[in-house]
Amino acid sequence: MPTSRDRLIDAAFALFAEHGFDATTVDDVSARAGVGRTTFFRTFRSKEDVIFPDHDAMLAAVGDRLRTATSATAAIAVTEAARLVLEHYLAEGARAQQRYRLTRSVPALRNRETASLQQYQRTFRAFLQDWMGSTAGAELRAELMANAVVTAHNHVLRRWLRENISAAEAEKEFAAAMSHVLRIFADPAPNDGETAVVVLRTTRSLDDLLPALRELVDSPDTTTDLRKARS
Amino acid sequence: MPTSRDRLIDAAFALFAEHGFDATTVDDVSARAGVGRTTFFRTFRSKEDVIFPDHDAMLAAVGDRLRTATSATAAIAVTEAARLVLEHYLAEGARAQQRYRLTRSVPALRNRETASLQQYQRTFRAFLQDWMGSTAGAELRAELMANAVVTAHNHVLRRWLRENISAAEAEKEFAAAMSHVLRIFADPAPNDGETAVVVLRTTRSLDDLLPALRELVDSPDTTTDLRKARS
DNA sequence: GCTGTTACGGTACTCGGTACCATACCAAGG
DNA sequence: CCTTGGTATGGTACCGAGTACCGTAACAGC
Repeated sequence: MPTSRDRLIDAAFALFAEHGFDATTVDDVSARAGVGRTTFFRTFRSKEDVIFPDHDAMLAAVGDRLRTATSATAAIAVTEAARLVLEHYLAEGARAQQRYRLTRSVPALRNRETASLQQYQRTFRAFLQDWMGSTAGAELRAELMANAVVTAHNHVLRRWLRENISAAEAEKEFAAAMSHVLRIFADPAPNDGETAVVVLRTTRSLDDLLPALRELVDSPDTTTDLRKARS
Repeated sequence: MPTSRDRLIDAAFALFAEHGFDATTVDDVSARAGVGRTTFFRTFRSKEDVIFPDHDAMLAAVGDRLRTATSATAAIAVTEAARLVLEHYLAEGARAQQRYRLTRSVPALRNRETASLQQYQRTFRAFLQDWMGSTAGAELRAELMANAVVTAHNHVLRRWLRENISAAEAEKEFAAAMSHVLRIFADPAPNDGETAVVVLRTTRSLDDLLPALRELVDSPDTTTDLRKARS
């Protein structure tokens, strides 16, 4: 016999799909699961929580994965931590898609999910802040990157949930999206001896720009930006 | 005599500060405002909403500002739309800080606020998607940028709410943060006749890279990325 | 057989939120 | 002046989520 927790989850998904979230009471779910109402609220903090039964575990898993990394292995750790969540959803299959249908149509559930995303972002941000140090603007960069990681993950996940792509394609798109994010937030400050990062966008030809480029590359100030090369 | 709406807002902020959000009932707020409970729920959709009385108006203002722009003026429009929100909070003064204290300590209010942020993100994303077109990956880039704009705004706003910085400093940091975000998401795909965007990070010298650079610039495929220049 | 722990069910209560009805006010028009 | 209709308001009744508390059955170890 499955645990009362599992029976509650099954009952909830079945009833929410059949009659809708709002039209289903906690009493209905409890009755269908064959348990008392008290047991429901002992098992789940709220009626919404029963839809996200593995959230706490996933959040902890992400934290655990990130904890094993240092600033040197940050990029891999962030990618794998996010992949952990993706793989979990892919493994859930139809249930994840049913949840998606619910979160799209019921405002209360949508808000609940964005609250979950916020928790993921907080987790990523805490580690990224730690790894990025406390230089000026590092906090903002860490927050932006944490946000981007979660957003990229969710973007790909939603494409799978909408059945735009297969699970295999989702994994490929996830890898591409994550490497895109990592490239965007790659530390732009080169170390000693490296050529400076140069970003160009101009109608002038390359030959035309070469003198300014040489000056930039040879300059000790590696943070000089495009605008200084314009004059 | 102020409108019942204003009296309800004042009463709510006062009572929430005095007894806390959870310990204050809607009846308490209504009684203090001298109106009936029915009027409260006619004026605000929920008990939480009374804390964010201007949210709908701000969201509409952001949408209006973005609607006046085209893809050519997108950068300015996005910055100014976000600045609209920042200025509103700065003008609110102490009330904004009181709200911040509440959202930090009451989970229900925190979630409510993240839901508001999500709405801002949706608004920005819709316009950015429109402006960025439907090329591969544009949807992801639009979503990343929309979220980055909101995150950057909120990062600076929180620094002011925590009284880390003054209002004048907040406006300066906001400008810096927004230009940082815009630089990160600057369109890397040049239009016809422009030299391609080039991003370099290497230990090789510029002379060493020049042949590959020329090839990139002359190539009709303007999306060719750095890795292709490596071989 | 006794006892402490754990899981569970039932009851009663608070309070947010909705539906519905009644009323007071006010403006337009006859 | 009276009527009519819209608008803002208050009151009452109700639903259902969430909490507090109590009682009890199952089950472990001693």
